[in-house]
Amino acid sequence: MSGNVYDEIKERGFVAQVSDEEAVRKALGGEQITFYVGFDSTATSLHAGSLVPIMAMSHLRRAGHRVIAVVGSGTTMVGDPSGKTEMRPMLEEATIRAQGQAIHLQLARYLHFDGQNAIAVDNADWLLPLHYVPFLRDIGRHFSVNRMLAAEAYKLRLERGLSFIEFNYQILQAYDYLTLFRKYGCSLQMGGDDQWGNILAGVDLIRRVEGGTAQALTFPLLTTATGAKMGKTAQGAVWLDGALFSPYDFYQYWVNCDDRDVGRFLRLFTLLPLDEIRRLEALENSGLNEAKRILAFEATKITHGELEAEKARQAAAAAFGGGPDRDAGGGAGGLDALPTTAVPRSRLEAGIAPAGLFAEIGLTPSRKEAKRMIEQGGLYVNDERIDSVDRLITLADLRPDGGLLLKAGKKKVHRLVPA
RNA sequence: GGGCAGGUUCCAGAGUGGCCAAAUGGGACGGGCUGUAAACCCGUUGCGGAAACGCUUCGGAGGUUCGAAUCCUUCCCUGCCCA
Repeated sequence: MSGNVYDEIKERGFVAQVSDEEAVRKALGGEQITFYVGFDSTATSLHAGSLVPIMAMSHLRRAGHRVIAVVGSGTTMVGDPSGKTEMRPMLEEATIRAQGQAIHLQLARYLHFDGQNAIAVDNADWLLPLHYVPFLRDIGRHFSVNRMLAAEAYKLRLERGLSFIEFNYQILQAYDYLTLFRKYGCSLQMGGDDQWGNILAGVDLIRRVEGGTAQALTFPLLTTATGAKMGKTAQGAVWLDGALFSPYDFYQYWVNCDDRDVGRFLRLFTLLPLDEIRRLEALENSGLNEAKRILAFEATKITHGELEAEKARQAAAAAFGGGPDRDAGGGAGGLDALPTTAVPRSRLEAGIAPAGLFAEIGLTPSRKEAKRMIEQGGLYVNDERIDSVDRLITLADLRPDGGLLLKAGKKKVHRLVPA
């Protein structure tokens, strides 16, 4: 890929703010530089929102720059108040450590840490051993409380309450940057736009303490066209861990995105050439579904691998009527990717009442909800609407492929097979 | 540490002894229309039950009462003002 990688990421929509655009562009267009992005250990998995920094990192890495992924177990013990309405619950150290470990492994799948050009570190290593008073004297004195209080990121919290521990978060993150600057010559920190203030605090600290120049770059905070936070669904986060959020669901998440988001998402979450993306986003009406399938396939491929992406694609085709794989004899491979439950053959012989079954396999949260949905015409067996709570599911419902499909609404599908 | 105001169902926010599983709005979910989209329209939105009805819920624990989200005691938490 010729050209400046800065232009590439900018054109793809990764850039929200930059400290010194000309300087950053020049640096990224030249010899190898070292940059870092931090990930807090607040869960055992990252979610779709974290794909923005991950994709940005891999663009820079492929352009030859050195990446440091910082797992923030140390900062997570403090908790970042930036832009948040209220304090996060405090987590136990052991929990944070375990989560940090999991996140490290997850990042490794995208970044292939080699200790040379892709490095993973945990800020707990240098934050936890700090001594309070020396730290205050060396680092704390460089921070102006007045300025911190004026920061936009704290505005909400100054209205609703901000504890001292959280107020320290920015100082620790700034110290992270300083540490990496000293140890690795790291001269660029990237992060979500809510991190702008924290990153600049680090830039400032480096200048004050080391007289060095470092840069800041933030990514836009994504919301979907409908205003929801990127990577969240009503059911919860879109986890990158396939055990928490299956590749099939992951694929579906992208297929179901809003029309208006397709182009933006293709740029951010796939590696397709921009020409191709422009062609896809220009498709109109139902043609956009094709673009969404490509988006879903590419994004799933990056996170779960080509094999899983292919299975998810086939499963989706099989689950949604009209697809060419629907009744194709060899399509069973796709069906396997659907969430599946095995029930004893004897139960099917006796006939299973639908409300209990849907609740049992988790397609509905409770029997009550299942019944409500039956009343509203929202539950289906093999695309046939269940019109009564007395309509039993039996062996007669099995399809040639040996299983049957249960649907709650038009989109939630579950496969049932006899055992 | 003192004074004041608060902690209600996913969220916001009503409710101040029975008519409260709890108004209203948002969100979410289902249906209709579509393109596995948006917008819009209709419906649903604690659990169990076919229903009658039963059970669990209004920060925690006790208490008063035939009956408590509502009253009392105490504890925990949050905000504001004072120190």
